[in-house]
Amino acid sequence: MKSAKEIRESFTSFFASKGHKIVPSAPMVIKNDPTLMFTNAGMNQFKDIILGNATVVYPRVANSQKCLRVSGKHNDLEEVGHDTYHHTMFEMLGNWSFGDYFKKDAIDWAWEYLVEVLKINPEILYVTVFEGNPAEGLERDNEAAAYWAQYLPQDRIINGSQKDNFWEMGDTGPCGPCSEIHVDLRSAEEKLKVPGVKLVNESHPQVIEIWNLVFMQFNRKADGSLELLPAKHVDTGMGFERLCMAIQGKTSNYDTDVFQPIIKAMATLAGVSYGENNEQDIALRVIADHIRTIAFSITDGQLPSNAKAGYVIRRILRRAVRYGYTFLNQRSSFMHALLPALIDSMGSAYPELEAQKGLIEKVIKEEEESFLRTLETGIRLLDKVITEAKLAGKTTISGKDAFVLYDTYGFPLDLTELIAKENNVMVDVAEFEQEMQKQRERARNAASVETGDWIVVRDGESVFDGYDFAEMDVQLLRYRKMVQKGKSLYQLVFDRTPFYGEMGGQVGDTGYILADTKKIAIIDTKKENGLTVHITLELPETIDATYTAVVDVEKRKRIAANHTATHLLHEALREVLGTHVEQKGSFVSDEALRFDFSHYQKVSAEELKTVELIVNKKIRNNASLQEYRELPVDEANKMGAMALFGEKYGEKVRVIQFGTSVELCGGSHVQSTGEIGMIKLVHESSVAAGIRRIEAYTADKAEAYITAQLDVLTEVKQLFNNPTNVVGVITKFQQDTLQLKKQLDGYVQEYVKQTKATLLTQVQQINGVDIIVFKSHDSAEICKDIAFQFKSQFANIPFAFVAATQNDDKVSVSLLLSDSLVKKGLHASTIIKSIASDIDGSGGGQPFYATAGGKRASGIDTAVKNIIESITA
RNA sequence: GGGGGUUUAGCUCAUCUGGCUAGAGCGCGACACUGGCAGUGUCGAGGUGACCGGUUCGAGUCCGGUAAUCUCCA
Repeated sequence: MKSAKEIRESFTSFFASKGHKIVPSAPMVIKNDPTLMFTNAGMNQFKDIILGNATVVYPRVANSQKCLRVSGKHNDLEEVGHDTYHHTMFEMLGNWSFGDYFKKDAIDWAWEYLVEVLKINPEILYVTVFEGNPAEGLERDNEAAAYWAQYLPQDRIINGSQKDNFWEMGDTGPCGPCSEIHVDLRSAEEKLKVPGVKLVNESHPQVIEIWNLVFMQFNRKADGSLELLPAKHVDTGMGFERLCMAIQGKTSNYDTDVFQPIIKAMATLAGVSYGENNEQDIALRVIADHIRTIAFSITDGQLPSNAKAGYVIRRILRRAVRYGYTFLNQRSSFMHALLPALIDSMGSAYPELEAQKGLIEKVIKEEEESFLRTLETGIRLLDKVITEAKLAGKTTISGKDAFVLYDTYGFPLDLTELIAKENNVMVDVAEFEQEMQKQRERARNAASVETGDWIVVRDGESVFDGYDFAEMDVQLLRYRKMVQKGKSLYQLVFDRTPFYGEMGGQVGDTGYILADTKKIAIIDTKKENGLTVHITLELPETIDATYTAVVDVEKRKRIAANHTATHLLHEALREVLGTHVEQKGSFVSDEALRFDFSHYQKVSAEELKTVELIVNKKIRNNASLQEYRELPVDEANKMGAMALFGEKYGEKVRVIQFGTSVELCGGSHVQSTGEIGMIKLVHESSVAAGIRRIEAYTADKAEAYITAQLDVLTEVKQLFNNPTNVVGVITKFQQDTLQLKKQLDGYVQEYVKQTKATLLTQVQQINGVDIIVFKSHDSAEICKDIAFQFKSQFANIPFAFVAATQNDDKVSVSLLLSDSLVKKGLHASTIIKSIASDIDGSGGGQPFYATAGGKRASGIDTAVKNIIESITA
């Protein structure tokens, strides 16, 4: 029996023998395409070629591509584990022709590979072809059908609908008929009962599509019409896990050697056996699937986080933990322990797993533990909700409560339901769904961006020339209008441009274009599917004129200084901390630079100083830029260039060298390191488990930063009369202050004691109530202090304390009544409110103690008199 | 990008609609009890209530802003 590894290799070597260039899998996480977060099909990395934005390097290409379908159009996440064939991450085997061979070779080779190489019995294969659509003027794909007829009888060539057999990249763009190969894996007995031809495309788990051959021959225009493409392409994709299932004679993808080692490891860990209990099996499948996704995402540089792609990864990890928690009774972290099993089964095809093992384990463990804490908090809150519901005599907890738990505390609905059930209460799921819907609408409304059609002014390719020029004459190729939150923006594409589009962590250039005599500001530049898109607030008046495009050179220089400094920093970090330091992300703007890298602990102050010292030394060495454009990848590797994650397949790369620092990089750099002036590291922090972040300034920003810091120090020193040892002086000040505070506190207490003694000699007895009146300029705090001491002293006798204090033009009157008086029905707050007008103020408080504040000091005596009357009346 | 939550003692968290001088448990210190340990008891230290501003007689509590962090949606 062929192993998964052998099957993968047989595919690539077969297509290599047919003249295909075998390329590596692109990363699963996509950085420069706003429409897509993850690679969801093998063709993603060739999108630029298919859209005509890039030139064809190899007309025939094949590979095995890691794909993820967890968001957007293809979202299989909730299915995964419940059946035997859905996955979040899967491998797609594919071969491509870019304007080279078309239907005949694609069909012949697909057949040859399946039947001759893999020895699949041709009797169990079925194919589908596009049936045509007269409304679109499309005929049945008789061409493909004729080629299939060489191998298959007519009754196993099935017509398919436009939905199943006409592939479109999006609303507009390349499209065409496709032809799928299906395989019937059922037993002979089953086949007798129902013929396979009836089950094709009917979601039968054993009669499945394994290979889709797409023939791109049309271009869908914005008005919905189709035109023939000048260069036709072939794009094929075969699900690797399904193929393994077919070849290895299994009935489930999870029974192949792709997943079994992981399932076995998890089963052992949980003390269960796969295949004995349906719920446990689902959990085991979920975990086996998700650990692959998470581990590969991390190697591709995507860590779990609370936004965007990172958030998707976090959610997947949590889904796995949840299943383990509920069905396999896992109460502590377990996912990280499966990594060795994963490496066993996939490490040889994907060596990056082994290379980054430590990091992956650490990140996963940390995430798991944090989620288990979330669960604990959720359980506590839910207990409260359930108890309250029961006390109120309800048998259902509201969907709103369940939603708050989910939305605010991240506590999953299914766990809420489970725990509720254990407590004999129900959850109003319909209401939960309503709340969820509201949330979705809020987000959708906020994110709504209206994008107009591209309006093509002239044909041509867009060329980036910004490495050599900051200014040049350009012509408009196409433009479109966008409306975002009521603001209109325009996106312009030129035939050539000096503007750098945001990419690889470097922000886009700004500047302007000169149209006739009018300057139009370019407020940002972005990269979209390989095109440099310029963003403006208005359109030039004459669309077909020639403009002068001018980049803001000062800003560009600052960006370049920061970018080059980032390279030097990367190298210095590796020198100081070790070669496990690898870039995990970077952000370079004209303001500052930010560099994320793998490292297992906080970088000490000492290490940071050393790193800064080394970088500054490199800057002063003034190494000049050596730039190699269009360097073949293997030569770049020979130079020791540090390849970063996110590198897309491309035969020619750009290498940037400054002295010993060599990196693959498409960004802007200084001519020699001296231009950077200096670097100042200003912040070191953690972004995730095992990842540290350093923020730094260069050039004039660094100077300004240091100057500002020194200014503060100077100011501080002046405040202390320029001592030689400021720190010592301040420390002493702090100690003194603390001591003085205590001392003052003592004096206040002493004052309170004496004042109390004096006041006790002034007790007036009116109508059986002991009353003390205290007029002073003391603080409200002291009055309160005295009042509360009297309170405990005279709790059981009729007693009242009236304090009036005056500070500047503010007056405050407070009244304390003993418990005994309160019991009689007197209310301090009512009394104080009634006299507040005497001092032009207002007030309130509790029954036994209340205060009023005002501005008329002359009213104090009246106020006191009125209070006494109210008490003694 | 948009919503919601959180931020109070070293740690985990209370303090209902503004008003008992901001509390509890754990931890910490001292002392006492027990033959020792484990332990128990008593007393105590420890707080700019994230930060800035506002409303109010009075703000941890209300309002505005900032920051950090968690979480959901896209």
